[in-house]
Amino acid sequence: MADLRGGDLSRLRQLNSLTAIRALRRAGPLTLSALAERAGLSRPSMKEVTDELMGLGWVEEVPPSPGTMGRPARRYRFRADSGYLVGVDIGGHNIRAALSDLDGEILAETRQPVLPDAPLEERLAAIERAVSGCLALSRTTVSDLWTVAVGTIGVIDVEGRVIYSAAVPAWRDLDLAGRLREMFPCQVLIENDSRLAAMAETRRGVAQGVRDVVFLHVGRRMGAGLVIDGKVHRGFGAASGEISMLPEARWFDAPEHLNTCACVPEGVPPEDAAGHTLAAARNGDPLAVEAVERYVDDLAVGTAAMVLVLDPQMVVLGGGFSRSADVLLDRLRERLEARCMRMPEVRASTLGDECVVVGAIEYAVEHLDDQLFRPDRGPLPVTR
Amino acid sequence: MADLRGGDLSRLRQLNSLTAIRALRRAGPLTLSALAERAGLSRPSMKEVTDELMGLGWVEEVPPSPGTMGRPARRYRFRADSGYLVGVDIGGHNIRAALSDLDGEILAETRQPVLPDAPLEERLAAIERAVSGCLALSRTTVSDLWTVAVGTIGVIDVEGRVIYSAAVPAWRDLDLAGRLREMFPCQVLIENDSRLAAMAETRRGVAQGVRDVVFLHVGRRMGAGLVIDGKVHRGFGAASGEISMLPEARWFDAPEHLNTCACVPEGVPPEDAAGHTLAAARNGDPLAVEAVERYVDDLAVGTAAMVLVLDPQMVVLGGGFSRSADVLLDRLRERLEARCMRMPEVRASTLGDECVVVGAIEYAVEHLDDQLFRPDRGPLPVTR
DNA sequence: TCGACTTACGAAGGAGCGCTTCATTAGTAG
DNA sequence: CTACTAATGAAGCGCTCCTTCGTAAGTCGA
Repeated sequence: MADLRGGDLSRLRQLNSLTAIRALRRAGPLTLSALAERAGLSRPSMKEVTDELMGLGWVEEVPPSPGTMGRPARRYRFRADSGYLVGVDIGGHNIRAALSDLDGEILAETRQPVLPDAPLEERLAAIERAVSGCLALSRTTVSDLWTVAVGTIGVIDVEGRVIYSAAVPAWRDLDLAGRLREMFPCQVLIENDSRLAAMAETRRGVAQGVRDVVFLHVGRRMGAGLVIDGKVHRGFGAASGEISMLPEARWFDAPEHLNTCACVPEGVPPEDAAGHTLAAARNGDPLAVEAVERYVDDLAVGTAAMVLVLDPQMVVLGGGFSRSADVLLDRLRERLEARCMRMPEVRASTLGDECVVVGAIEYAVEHLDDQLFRPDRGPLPVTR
Repeated sequence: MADLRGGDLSRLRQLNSLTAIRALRRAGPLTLSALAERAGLSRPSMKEVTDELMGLGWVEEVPPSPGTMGRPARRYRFRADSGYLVGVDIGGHNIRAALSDLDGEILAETRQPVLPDAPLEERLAAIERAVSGCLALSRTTVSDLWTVAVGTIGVIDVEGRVIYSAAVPAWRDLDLAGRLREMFPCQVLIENDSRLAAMAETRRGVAQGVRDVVFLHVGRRMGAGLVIDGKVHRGFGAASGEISMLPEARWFDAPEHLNTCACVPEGVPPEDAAGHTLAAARNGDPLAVEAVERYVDDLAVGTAAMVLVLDPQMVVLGGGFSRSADVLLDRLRERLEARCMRMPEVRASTLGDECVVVGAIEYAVEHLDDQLFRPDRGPLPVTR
């Protein structure tokens, strides 16, 4: 439950230091007075706090803002550049990476194409290239990294081992965390990509401020990620959101309706078929429209199951097919309305392809916060 | 997200007071030294804390335990009797009530039978009788009550209004919270009964210490309650767990297999038919066994949906039919195994009919804790 | 250019809280 | 009755935050 430790005076100071850091991270550079007011402390006390934080390297002074009345106030800012975070999206066809500062501000992004059936080592090499690219772009080195957060398809257990991956054969049974830890001498976090995408939408996307979200990954494969009470929900064995495994939920084969539509011309490679069908449906092709209807029919069953179980505030449609949200959204709403007890909002992702990378960065930021703001840690660590 | 308030010296004291109360609630009477050690404070400091708490009426001294070496130590205990909590289970056929002290220790219980189609006022009168009975048994008065927590069938919105209730027609559209607040001059909480049952199992039943639990109410009606990350999950519109609304989940009509079994003799009232079938299956009646198999087949589909969505550590089987858990459990496990990605533990409820009442009490206790231990409250209130 | 005004800074003094230390007290064991 | 044990209570210290007040560094208007 909660901790049973009482507090020392130093604990109080620590609390106030953390409050100051939080306020600075949230509101950018602040004067001492503003900071003190936000934190509910007196100015002299806050001065001591900031002095200490500056000594530790967490905070630094910036030039006062000119043009104000009265004596210019000192301003302080959180040193978000005292460390860097990397988010990686390991997809079937692309490996994306982004590098951010400690506030999650993205400073560089790269993409490495990779074949779905590429052997393991090639895939790992591509990850390294993607991250190196980010480091080069932002003129940082691997030793500046505090955390690398990775989102990947498949089910990953608590220790970072891949348990199941339908899309990427080479991934199976891999000790992904172990391999990445060899590659990067810092904290390595691994999470399912749909869950990270869900997180991204609640922090920077269409679901900002929403506490309970179901994220649907609609694309050539189906997936779901849950945010419950503002936190990513993994499940006891890190296998939450795998509703597509249930035949009755009709998710697993749903994309086939789009892939096998008669409206797709000869010679179109199979991986582009669904896109063709969706485009044709937008233009009113009756065959395509019918295929889309069947697809959404199936999609709605599994989605309704999740909505009925969780009663989320919002359902977010993401993944490759969400580019055709205009074709899908209203139909999905209609089908869900018939099945749900309380209809949630249904929206399309606003982050698109960036979803997972952004989610990985947010995940790393959150992890850092948890480390920082855990009540049971000792004195605040010195940066570097 | 989190609060941005810094702390005062008094805040520290408050923190330590709460820590002391917590420790005393958890571990019963404690000496000053023991208390200080648990809380990580020095003895003199803890002395001041307890002095203050005694002044406020939260804590009292008890006689020292004899037979110890050295000077006898003063002992303190949390005054769990400075207020009382009531939990009510409003079922179709019975209204149960229990009265507990602030630690959730149950001091009195009553039961009032009521007909499922009884008019509204009669039902409300039965609630009042059930609670009055508890008060009389424990020699307390309604003014000693701090909280009344109620569990009821149906979907109840955030304001305590009944939105949907298949089993109790008179319940529909009722402002239950309003009516109960007229009845009891204290805090009134309302929650769905399956959710309270789920909570009860995680606190005092078979799922103690488990953070993610799916509770199945199996009986003449089907229901589910979720505990996620140790907390009851209501959902945005308080409609979580309503998977039985989805035809594909095959829950809604599942009990019919048991009700309409040819093994049930003529003249058995319809509400006892399922019980007969389950008993016959236990004795090996092939018709009954077949009915049970079909029942569990259906039950497993909706259950698998919840398990795949949430990946809980445990599934608890409760409700009326769980008395026949021996007949159901292994079959359910077998069917689930085939459908789930990661198989959760599947157990029978250990609290039986008490489930909801106990859950209501636990809910009231938890609510009290939240009030007490919220970081943003002023000085600790004086009891009475 | 100078004085009035505004806002922030910095030092001083005070109160609250928790810590350590130590002589004292109230029991048990032999 | 004495030795031992463990808790008590009082005294003194250090840390953190508070309030107060004189001083400093800007802008604004004459």
